Amino acid sequence: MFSATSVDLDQLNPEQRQAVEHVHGPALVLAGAGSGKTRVLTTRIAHLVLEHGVPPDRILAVTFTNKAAGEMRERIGGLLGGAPRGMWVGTFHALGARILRRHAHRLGWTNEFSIFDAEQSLRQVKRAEEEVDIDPKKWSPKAVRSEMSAAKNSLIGPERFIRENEGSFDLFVRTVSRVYPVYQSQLKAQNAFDFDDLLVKPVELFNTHPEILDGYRKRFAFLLVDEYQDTNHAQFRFLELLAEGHENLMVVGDDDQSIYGWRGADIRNILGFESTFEGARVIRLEQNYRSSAVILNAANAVIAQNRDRKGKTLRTDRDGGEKITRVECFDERDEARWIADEIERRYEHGPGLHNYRDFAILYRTNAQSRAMEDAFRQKGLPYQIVGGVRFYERREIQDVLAYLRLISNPADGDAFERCVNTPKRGIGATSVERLKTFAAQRELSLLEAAAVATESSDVPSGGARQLEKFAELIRGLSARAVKMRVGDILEELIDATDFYMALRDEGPEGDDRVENVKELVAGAFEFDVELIEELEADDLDGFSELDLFLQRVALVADIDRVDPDADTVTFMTLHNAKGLEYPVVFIAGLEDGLFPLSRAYDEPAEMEEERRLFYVGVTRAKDKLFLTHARQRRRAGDFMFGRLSPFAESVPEELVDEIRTPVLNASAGSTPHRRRRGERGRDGFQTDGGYVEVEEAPADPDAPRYVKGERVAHPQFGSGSIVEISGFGKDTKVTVDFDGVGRKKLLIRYADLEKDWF
DNA sequence: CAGGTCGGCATTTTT
DNA sequence: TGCCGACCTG
Repeated sequence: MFSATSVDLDQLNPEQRQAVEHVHGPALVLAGAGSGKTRVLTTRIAHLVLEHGVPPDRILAVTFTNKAAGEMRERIGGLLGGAPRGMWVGTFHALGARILRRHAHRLGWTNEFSIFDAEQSLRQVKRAEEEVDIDPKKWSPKAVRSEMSAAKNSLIGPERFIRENEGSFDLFVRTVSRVYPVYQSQLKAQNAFDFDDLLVKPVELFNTHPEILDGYRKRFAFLLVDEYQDTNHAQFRFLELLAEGHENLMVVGDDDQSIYGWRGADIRNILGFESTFEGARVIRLEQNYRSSAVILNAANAVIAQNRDRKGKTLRTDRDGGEKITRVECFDERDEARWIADEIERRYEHGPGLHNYRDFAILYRTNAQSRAMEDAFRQKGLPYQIVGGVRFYERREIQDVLAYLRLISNPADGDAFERCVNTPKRGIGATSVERLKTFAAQRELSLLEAAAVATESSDVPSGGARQLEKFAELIRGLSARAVKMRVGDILEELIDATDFYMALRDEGPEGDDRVENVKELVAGAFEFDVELIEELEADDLDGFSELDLFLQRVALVADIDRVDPDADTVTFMTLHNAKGLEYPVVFIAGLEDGLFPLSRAYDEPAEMEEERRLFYVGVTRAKDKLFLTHARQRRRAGDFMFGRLSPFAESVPEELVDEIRTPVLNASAGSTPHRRRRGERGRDGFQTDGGYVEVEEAPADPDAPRYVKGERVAHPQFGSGSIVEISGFGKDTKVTVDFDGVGRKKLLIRYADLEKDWF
């Protein structure tokens, strides 16, 4: 069956070998950065299959990204000498979707369900608010959504949420109580799940249908989970249910790399694993095979400052290495240009042989990619950006996808509203509004109502005829979609709607948009092929290719789209860099307030998470690390001035060389707040020399610092407590919940706030 | 109904 | 600074 008959364990160190040879019962592998955990996971699976005769289809492995899932499958295939057919590998979301496809009808959905991404779900929250007469301007759908999401991640459904907050005086929570159940039932009416549901609903399914749970328990005799430190409560519960009985659960993670607390990841899952799963074996991988001693020592020193950790120290056999270079820059453009120059220098002259793909630039916020992009484009250096404006979130892509969603799932009202008048076909807002009322009266979906729109006396007759034509178009495609390749469906609908023409009519960017859609079509044709390679016939379970395509599209992450073969420099956020490694790494924007973000100062736990994020960044580097920071940075049209980040300062001095960019060295005295000609600062004035001298240095370090939860008093609104703090420096804003008055968002420098101790 | 303009607003990280 | 949404006009 497999061309390999055994697994070679000679290359493993003793701890790795222990993990690989572990068979039954719970195990926690604490795997430091670069300690070869992917190798351990893949080798263990091959070992289970070859040495213990476990059929691959009895194994379930959870990875953090789809890309990691693909790589894992491939590597196991290599070790076995044949594809591990029937093994389930994927992200929690993808696995959840796969389970739901098979049993959706048990929960009242059908298996053509749509998956609402963040944007769609946000629109839905807005509709839900309107449904219960809540003003979206007063209660931002974003905030409501994030509260609901937090509840879902903790497996708190609408009923429990309402029950737990009954009688609460917090208006916000009461608002969410009203919206949550409506939002949820509107999703169901549209046969849709949001991202969180993909984790929550499988758990619900297991709880309400023990026989289904039992089936999966029996099927999956071995469970493996990567990046366990980033799991939330729903994911924990999912695993716990599946593992019950055999408890053959191996989790691999690193508490020092937990960086998703803000989206519900619960670090207690990993810290408390041993007490949850009694008798769990704990294996620590502390030998690092990635980084130079210099880089590793820096990383160890940085993370040692965190209190809330299990504690470990990474070792390496490599000694020495190039020192870390800390670069002081004038502003973000100087920073970007300097990095581009440095990469060019190293690419051309070494040391060592380099390709562009050996370099990565990491930053805290996506907005920082812009300056980098400008600099690289100017120099003509090849780069790819992970994240930012996502491909699948582009307007034209979303428009086309809305058609596909509607074709696949006719109940999808969000998709209907999106494409009913795209391209423009004379169905305006009034027609759609009236159609909605009509649909509600007859208890029809929007698409069903559209098909008989002329029967309504309220829908304007011109619009009604167009609506019927539109419904006919969708119906025609729907009927044949099951038998068609996704690429062909796309081509047909693009043709039928004159989609490209409509885009070109939009003007100069129209051509780019056409190119993007063409890329989507090409991707669809490729998908047909991949599907056959990756999934076996029995795993398709009779789902249409269209459903699976839409599922894939909804769940691809930016990082899944990076082309590892392209010889380009990679730009990405530190979050996206997790799990990757590069010979040369630049961490940019190391200024206090940007990294760590100023808001982290409110909460020690948040500060520790920022530090872990920095640790993740440092440990991505194999041979050479640069830390860059700018004296001033333009952010949202304003200047901000940052001191050096405390993170950069926490790297032991003897490991660091400090330099300044030529721009700074040239301006001899290098006054910190001098700007060049033409760059007007708002606190500056024009001098004879053509320079702008800054009068006032930025944030006043002695300004009172406000903390979340603190009580304050305002001359007009009276007393209240701070619920949120945003922005920084001059633009620091606070949201205060004033007693009896409600929430107000205020700019601190104007608000005239006083601390109120009573 | 469609297209344009103006003002307000936010701006952390993502499956 | 740039985007989105609301509003106004043709």
